[in-house]
Amino acid sequence: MSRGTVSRVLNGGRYVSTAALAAVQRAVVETGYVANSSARSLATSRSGAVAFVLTEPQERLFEDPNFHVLLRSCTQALAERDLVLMLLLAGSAAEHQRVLRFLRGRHVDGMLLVSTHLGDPLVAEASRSGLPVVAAGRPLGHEHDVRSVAADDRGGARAMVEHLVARGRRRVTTVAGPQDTSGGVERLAGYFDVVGRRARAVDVVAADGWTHAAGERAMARLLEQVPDLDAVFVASDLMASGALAALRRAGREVPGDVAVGGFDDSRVAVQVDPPLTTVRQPLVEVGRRMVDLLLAQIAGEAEVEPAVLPTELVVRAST
Amino acid sequence: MSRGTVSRVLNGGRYVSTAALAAVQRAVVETGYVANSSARSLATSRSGAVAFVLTEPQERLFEDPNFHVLLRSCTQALAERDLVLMLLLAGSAAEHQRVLRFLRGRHVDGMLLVSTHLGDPLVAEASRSGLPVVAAGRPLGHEHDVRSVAADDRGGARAMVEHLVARGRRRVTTVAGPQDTSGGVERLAGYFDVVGRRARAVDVVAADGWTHAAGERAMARLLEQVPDLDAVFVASDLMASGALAALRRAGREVPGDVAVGGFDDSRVAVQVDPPLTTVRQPLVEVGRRMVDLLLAQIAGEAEVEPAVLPTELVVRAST
DNA sequence: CTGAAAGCGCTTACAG
DNA sequence: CTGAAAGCGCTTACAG
Repeated sequence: MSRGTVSRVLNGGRYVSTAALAAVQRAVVETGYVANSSARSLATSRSGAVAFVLTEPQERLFEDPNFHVLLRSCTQALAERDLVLMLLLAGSAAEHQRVLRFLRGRHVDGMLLVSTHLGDPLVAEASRSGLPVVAAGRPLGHEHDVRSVAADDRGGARAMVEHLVARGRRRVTTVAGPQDTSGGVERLAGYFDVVGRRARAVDVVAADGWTHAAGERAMARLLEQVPDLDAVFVASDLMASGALAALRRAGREVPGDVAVGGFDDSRVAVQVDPPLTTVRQPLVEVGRRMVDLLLAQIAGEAEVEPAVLPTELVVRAST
Repeated sequence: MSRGTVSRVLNGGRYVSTAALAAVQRAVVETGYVANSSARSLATSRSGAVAFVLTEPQERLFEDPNFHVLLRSCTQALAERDLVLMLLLAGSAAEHQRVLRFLRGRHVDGMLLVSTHLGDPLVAEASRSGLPVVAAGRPLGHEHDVRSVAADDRGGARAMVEHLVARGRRRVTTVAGPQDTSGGVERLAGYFDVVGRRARAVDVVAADGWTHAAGERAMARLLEQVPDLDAVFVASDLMASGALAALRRAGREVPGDVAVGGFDDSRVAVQVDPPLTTVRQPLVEVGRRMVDLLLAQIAGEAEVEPAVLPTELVVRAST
């Protein structure tokens, strides 16, 4: 039996007689044969791998549970299609170069871009490279070059701020996320959607990172600027856990003195005291959709609209 | 100029004249040439990739910061050697099969095994496969087949329990980790090293997972069994955060009524209230060493002793 | 349906 | 030092 026939069986069994098919399948099971992946890649010019590129300084990967949910969700969605995920870190300039060389070496069939920042050169280069790319969250400045999947950040933020107002809070402030990310920008826009003309500059502090520590710092500053605040919408649960620490240190009761709303519904939301009212972001679904869009693009399907997935308000004890 | 010469330049520049070397290097820069990785892999029978295999049900990857530190550390150490990390999940039986097929397809040059459990069939199969393997933590039941890197769990636990005793605590109990993992077993052994003959069965509760929730449940049980306990060593920071929640619910002050010691010195240790006294585990170093050992094994170096890295007691407000 | 053959893009002894 | 050639292990038109 020829190599060709075996190969045809392994690749779907088209144009193979039932007898040959059965014989090959038996032999495969008996010998435990598995095709060499490099040879297959070379012949098909498909690597069977997808890059998961994290363009973020160290700090955040260590801290933010959101990344891990996304990472797992993408890994799993890819595995279901017999694809594998390669984890690439692109925090520093050197790592950056490595990533680019990697893409040029056709090491992967596509690229999942996570946590892009305004002005991030990797986004432009990825889009220029012609390699299929899908970003998590709209890549600021490249909204039209790069396909993306995101939660409805703005709508979610709006729901949260409306909730705080409905609870009878008078001075609703916000700890915004870094404004060089679409999540940071959109969630702040949602805040303004509700607060509207009443908004005062001092009611808003943008954190200098998505971390617990940055949330704590921003909250401390907000308390200085607006000592009589009675509510704060914090743009992520992790930052909100920092805000809770700052409030506790300032002797403010939550939710008695200050209502605190988060965003993400990540596991930290239920690990802090009191558990956070937050906005659920369907991150597992985001990961799956990213993989769907990427595969469609790899398969040659043209234009795909950016996907925006709905969020949901989750009320707990902090508001 | 022949393909062979170019290839020689790209692979170290041995046996190439200075002129040819310079010419090729210039051309490479100008054209942005990068060797096709599949072709190279096929020729060298090296994939340039290493599998990071997580044999753990979903829950834990989502929760435990330790994994992410290890994941990042390994990714980075590999990248420095121009290797890439493939993330494989092997929680379910189906994923399991996929991983094995993957290894047989020579998709990777080696395997980093994380979070192995007693009786985990993947460990045996990995060891049998002949592929270079390094495990994080001693793989129970395969201590001699599989190379490993671990922190000094037992010594660290001992230091913590000694610390609790030195603080004048009379009834030092422990929430142990699951006893099908080496970390769980070793840390409990360290507890017994100190408590020795005074140990009572009711003073020990093994959690049914390394999670916040499992820690909370175990602590609640411990409080029922030993209402007058005044100290508890919890085998991980994440579980300790759950224990703090249980203690708070039971109206016990920490450290006033009960001293709480954790293990890991992960970021949750400083995010909880009060910040945890804990045992620092050099996880970044563990990741680096795993990669070192794996590369040595890939390079054909024989027997390597299991590495055990020192831990350090970190005293904070919880004891 | 099946086999022989070309080709995927590299690396690496082998002569020279 | 350098080029020609074989070979890595697959897939896939192409005849038959």
